[in-house]
Amino acid sequence: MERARAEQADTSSTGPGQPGWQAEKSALMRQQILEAAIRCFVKLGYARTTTTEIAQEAGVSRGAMVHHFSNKERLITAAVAHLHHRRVASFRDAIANIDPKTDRQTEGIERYWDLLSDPTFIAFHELTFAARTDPTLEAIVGPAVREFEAEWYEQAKRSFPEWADTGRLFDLAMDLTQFLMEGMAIHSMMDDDPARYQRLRRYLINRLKEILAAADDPDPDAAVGRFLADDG
Amino acid sequence: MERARAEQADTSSTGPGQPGWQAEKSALMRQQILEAAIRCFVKLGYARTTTTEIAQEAGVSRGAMVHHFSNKERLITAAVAHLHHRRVASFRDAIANIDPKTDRQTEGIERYWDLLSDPTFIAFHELTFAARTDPTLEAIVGPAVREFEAEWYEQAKRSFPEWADTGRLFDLAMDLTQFLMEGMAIHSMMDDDPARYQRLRRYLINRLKEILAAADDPDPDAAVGRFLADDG
DNA sequence: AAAAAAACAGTCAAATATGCTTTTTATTTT
DNA sequence: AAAATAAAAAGCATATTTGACTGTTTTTTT
Repeated sequence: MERARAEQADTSSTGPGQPGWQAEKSALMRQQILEAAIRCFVKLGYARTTTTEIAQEAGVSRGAMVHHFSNKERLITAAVAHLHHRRVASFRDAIANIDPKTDRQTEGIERYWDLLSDPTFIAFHELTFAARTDPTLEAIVGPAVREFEAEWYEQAKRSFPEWADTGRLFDLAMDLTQFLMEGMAIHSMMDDDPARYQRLRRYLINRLKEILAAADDPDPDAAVGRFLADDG
Repeated sequence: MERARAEQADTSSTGPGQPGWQAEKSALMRQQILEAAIRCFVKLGYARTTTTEIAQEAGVSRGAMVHHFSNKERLITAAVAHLHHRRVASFRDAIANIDPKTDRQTEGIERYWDLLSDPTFIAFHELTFAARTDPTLEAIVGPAVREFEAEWYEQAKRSFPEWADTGRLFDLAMDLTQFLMEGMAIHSMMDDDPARYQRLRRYLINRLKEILAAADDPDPDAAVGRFLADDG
């Protein structure tokens, strides 16, 4: 009767014969399968990721996998949730652990650039893009995308307190960073020219510092206006 | 064998009976099929675009289509070529016909933004992205991508002669524009907030003018250095 | 130790997508 | 007008993918 007791699988010192051992093994297998699914997204793209392929990649039989995830949609849903958590965690980790002795703006940009070329992020981008023409997938991925974006914004605010009360200047800086970095990341997947992207990251960092400096302006609205001037 | 009976009822200048009419009709049908394929890329994505779907979208029978494109690869190849030509043409058209009386930088950015949300460009981006994990498609799409990028660069140089001899400043401006605009375009597909993107385009235009102004600097290398400064 | 439950593996059938072949219809040439 | 050629439609064969079914082993409970 007992449904999988995954929540009490914390005792890693358990071995065969111990109660709860099976549940732990089961949770481990779920993990293995989900990570295999993510590898498949990166390697084959979402559309060509079949359940058979995932099972093979995970090194388990198809039937075994079906036991854990009764159909494809549930597997994909679980994989998206898993991926989302990993993405949020690695982002927090990277940004929160910036060495205070270094130039923190530069470090922030460089660490985020590293993340953008990480399989975790590539897989997520693959899913986001596939969701454009797949309403079912959109319903699964959409919320995670929005959640990450909010997290991104909050984490940046927390880790860069010097930006705290810059209002519209902060939004401008965030949007500039996000869109430019994403545009670069996507392009860099198909074009191997690291110097080109490094140069542009330097440029971005200088722009961010420029925007931050403007926050000390007596009239912040005027400062925003200067960046967005409408005349020649 | 049924004998064909000539029907003499219709003798308009482009109608049946004229030599070469069939060839013309054939070319027209090829066009129809290719455009249907492009619509399918936008609507369904590359992966879920089947030959059956294209035939249906074009309003022709599958057999008829097979007559024109004997297999899927040839159809895709032809569609990519068709799309590439249309993309180059509409880009040239948009940039070359900028009203000299307006602020030309602003016009250039706004026209390019319009193009990025055009189905032609969405379809091409769809193919480019799908090519990441599909070597066969990459072999077809890759050359077109590179050709367009070169065309983009050349056309910008031709239409904005004021940028002519700015060297590395020009490259910086082009990269900034390309990556930021693409990042924005991709994001805007899933997030409906026009004001956000307009604001950032304004910011971009001001940055471009700033870079252009730096070209008048007596020492251009110093000007580049100012934008890419490595220190705080 | 025996029974019950869970985990796992292998196989199969339905659905779908693709490429090929055959048949029918229309157009051009002789 | 008849023969030759081109175009269009329809149907068939093959391969892939998915979801479901059946049987076997392992683990847990009584």
